[in-house]
Amino acid sequence: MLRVFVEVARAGNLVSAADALGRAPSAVSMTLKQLEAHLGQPLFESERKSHLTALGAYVLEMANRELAHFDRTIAALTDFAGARSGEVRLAVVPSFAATILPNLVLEFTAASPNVRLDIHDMDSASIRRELDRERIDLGIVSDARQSSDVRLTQLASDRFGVVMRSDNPLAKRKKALWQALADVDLIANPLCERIDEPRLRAALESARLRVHNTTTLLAMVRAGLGVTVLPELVCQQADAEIAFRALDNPAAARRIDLISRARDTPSPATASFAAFVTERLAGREGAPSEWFQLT
Amino acid sequence: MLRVFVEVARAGNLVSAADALGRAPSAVSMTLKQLEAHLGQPLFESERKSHLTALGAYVLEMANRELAHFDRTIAALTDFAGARSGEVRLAVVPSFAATILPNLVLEFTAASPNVRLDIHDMDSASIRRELDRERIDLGIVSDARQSSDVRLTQLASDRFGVVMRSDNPLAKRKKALWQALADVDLIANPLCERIDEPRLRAALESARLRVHNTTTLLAMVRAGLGVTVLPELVCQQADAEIAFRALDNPAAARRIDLISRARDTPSPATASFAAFVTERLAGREGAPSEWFQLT
DNA sequence: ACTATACTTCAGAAAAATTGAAATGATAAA
DNA sequence: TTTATCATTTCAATTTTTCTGAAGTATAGT
Repeated sequence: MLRVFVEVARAGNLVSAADALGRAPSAVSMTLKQLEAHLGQPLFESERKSHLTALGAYVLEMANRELAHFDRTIAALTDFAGARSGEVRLAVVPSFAATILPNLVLEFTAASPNVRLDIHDMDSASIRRELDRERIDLGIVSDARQSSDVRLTQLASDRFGVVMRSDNPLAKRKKALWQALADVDLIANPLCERIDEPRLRAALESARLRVHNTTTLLAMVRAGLGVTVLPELVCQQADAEIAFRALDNPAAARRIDLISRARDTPSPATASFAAFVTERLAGREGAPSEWFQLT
Repeated sequence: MLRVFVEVARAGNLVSAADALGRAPSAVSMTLKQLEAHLGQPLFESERKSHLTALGAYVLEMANRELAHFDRTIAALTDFAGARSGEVRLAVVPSFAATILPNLVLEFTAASPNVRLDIHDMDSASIRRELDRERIDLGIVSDARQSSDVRLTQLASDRFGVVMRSDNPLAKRKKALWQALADVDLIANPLCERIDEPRLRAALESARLRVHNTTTLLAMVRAGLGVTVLPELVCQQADAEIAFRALDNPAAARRIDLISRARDTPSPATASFAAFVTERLAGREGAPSEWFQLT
């Protein structure tokens, strides 16, 4: 009703207003009559629909405001629903956050400029906790455990390999890397200790150094204190002085998973980001060295 | 649609929401489904309509705001149309403004507390000018000329009479007041000069004093410098020291008229005030001494 | 697994909006 | 002034939308 009135007031006559509204003049006339009946007063001075009454002027002003407000609300609603706006709270393990995430974010924000991404980086356990507490919407973790509380999608598998200084003889060796671990100074770290391989276990037993922080660990390697075993992604952060040789036969890898709360439906923006990340990364597990070279 | 959704979200289930909305549950279900189809996303977690999705929570918040805004707009519109709000710009001749108007305004504002009255007092010519310039909506003037530009309603007729000090012998005289004017010191004033009566004209010819301002004029009379001829209303402002005796045979009176622009429809508030004033005063022209004693 | 409750679906019914034709009314030209 | 033209309204019929009641399906609690 208000829309019809506003258009008639704008057009100054009923016929062109009806045309603009895509209705027959009689429909517009009746709607207008109805609005006047509701208000109990005429909106126009004469039958020819130029010249508003005082009431008409007032209603026009209010209706314009109201329609603008309404349209803005509906736009906000459909934007949110269409994941064109909203907020995604995301927590990511540092290795992923430093290597693959930036390009993903770049691409996503270009496509969805009104979606806010709130990114934290923390270890997998913290991410899981924050997810449960509903402080984040989405997590990217390594080796998440299946649970009824989380929805889980594998994004990639991240090969373990030997990490050494470039000038280390091992760097040229192609085969029997597992065996070689027995003959080097191995620096232990929490990430590699989850690998269930006897030769690595044995080597770790005799390791004299154990370092938690990745940056420190790589510094140790760079200083020539020994070699270590890490996922490829973690090494990506290092410079050319550091060499990585993937362990094979058997191959060892950790999974990188996207997790969200299974209980509730994610917001459209969250679902959209999750779908984007999954589509970009899933199904490339065998080739990590490919998928982290995102354009 | 939004109203239906908000009610379901509030009620937490579809059946009681349908009850509150006065619809069958199936109608509510379909409307809700329709809204979800528009948004392309579900609004509730499960089929049982408690627990909103992230989208649902967002829509609820926006819809609540929107509906409140809309309802306020409609209320403002109907209030304005029903003359329960709005503004009336009113200009009134001083004598009326000082005597009758206050009680009228008191009563009107009690009944319509949200109508703003913007009252100016000025002489009839200025009122007419301000009305033409659309700076006022309504005027109360004396002896307005009929014109196609103004709508005119006579509110009252204001008898002319002789104004003198209470101790003046004329104050006791009941008859032949016209003749008596020849034997007194008459102070001329613009108001009485419009009366077309030979005896008054003659008396005015020989008047030695002519005073424009009413307050000054009455001060002169109070000081005993003479008597004058004024409309009864003007005298009302004076104290007990001043006596008024209406002139009779022939009676002389000025009209008090309510005027508005004939061209445009007044705002509902203006129409309402005009109707109120007219109803309160019109049809009492013969008895001014009654009608200005409003309760 | 059962039962009660809540919701959905469906087809028909009711209500509302829309249309086109004809009538009315107002403005401008003759 | 009359006439002509154009805009608007009215009316009945039609289309579209919304609503209802019955039957069906799913869910939560027992």
